[in-house]
Amino acid sequence: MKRKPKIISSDATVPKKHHWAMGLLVSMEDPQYKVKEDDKVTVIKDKYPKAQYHYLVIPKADIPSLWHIKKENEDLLIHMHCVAEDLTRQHKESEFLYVSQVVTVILFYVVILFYFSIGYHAVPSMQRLHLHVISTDFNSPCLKTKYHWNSFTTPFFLHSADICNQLREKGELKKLKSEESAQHLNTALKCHKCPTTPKNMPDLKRHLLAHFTGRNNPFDP
DNA sequence: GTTCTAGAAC
DNA sequence: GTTCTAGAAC
Repeated sequence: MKRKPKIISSDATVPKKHHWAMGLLVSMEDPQYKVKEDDKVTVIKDKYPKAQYHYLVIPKADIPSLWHIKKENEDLLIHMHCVAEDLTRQHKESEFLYVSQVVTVILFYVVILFYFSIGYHAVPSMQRLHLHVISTDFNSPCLKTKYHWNSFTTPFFLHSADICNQLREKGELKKLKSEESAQHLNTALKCHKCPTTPKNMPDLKRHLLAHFTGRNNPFDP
């Protein structure tokens, strides 16, 4: 049987080497963005951080996205989660040196629960699996669109702990329907900390800044 | 993923 | 008139 001729370069579905979707692979090699690495993962700063702290934990293995993850990658996802938790610990532990170890551990989980989100986008734009580690101040000039906001604060954001549990319990990850993901991104704006529903992005950003500047102790909502 | 900008919304 | 959103980008 005769083969169909290969489409060579003009096929837009195959990202070229310097296509924007390949940006993470470039950043992984750039000392300006690289934070740390081990034998399995590289941690970089997000080039356009959507909060005060925004890192990406990226496997060195060529895994295109979360939807290519199989049961045998479970250890990798758990490792990525541990690396992510370590990053959040680094930010706060200096402030906790004065308290006992037990209290430090408790505060660490408070920090993770209230001040950092660790997870994956349901529909990633960039090539190569990447785990977002982002502080929930969302105080950044790069946070501009409703899409940005909803990608971190709706079920479009798949929490790493949930993903790890799902893989352990079911042996596979269930992909969100694309209409469902689109719906989450188009949801009306809502504050992640209180019932406020800002009317537009500038309104949301003013509201977030009020939370951010009014936050004088770690238990203030 | 971002940038740019037309035109909608105010 | 100005602010804001949303769609094209070869």
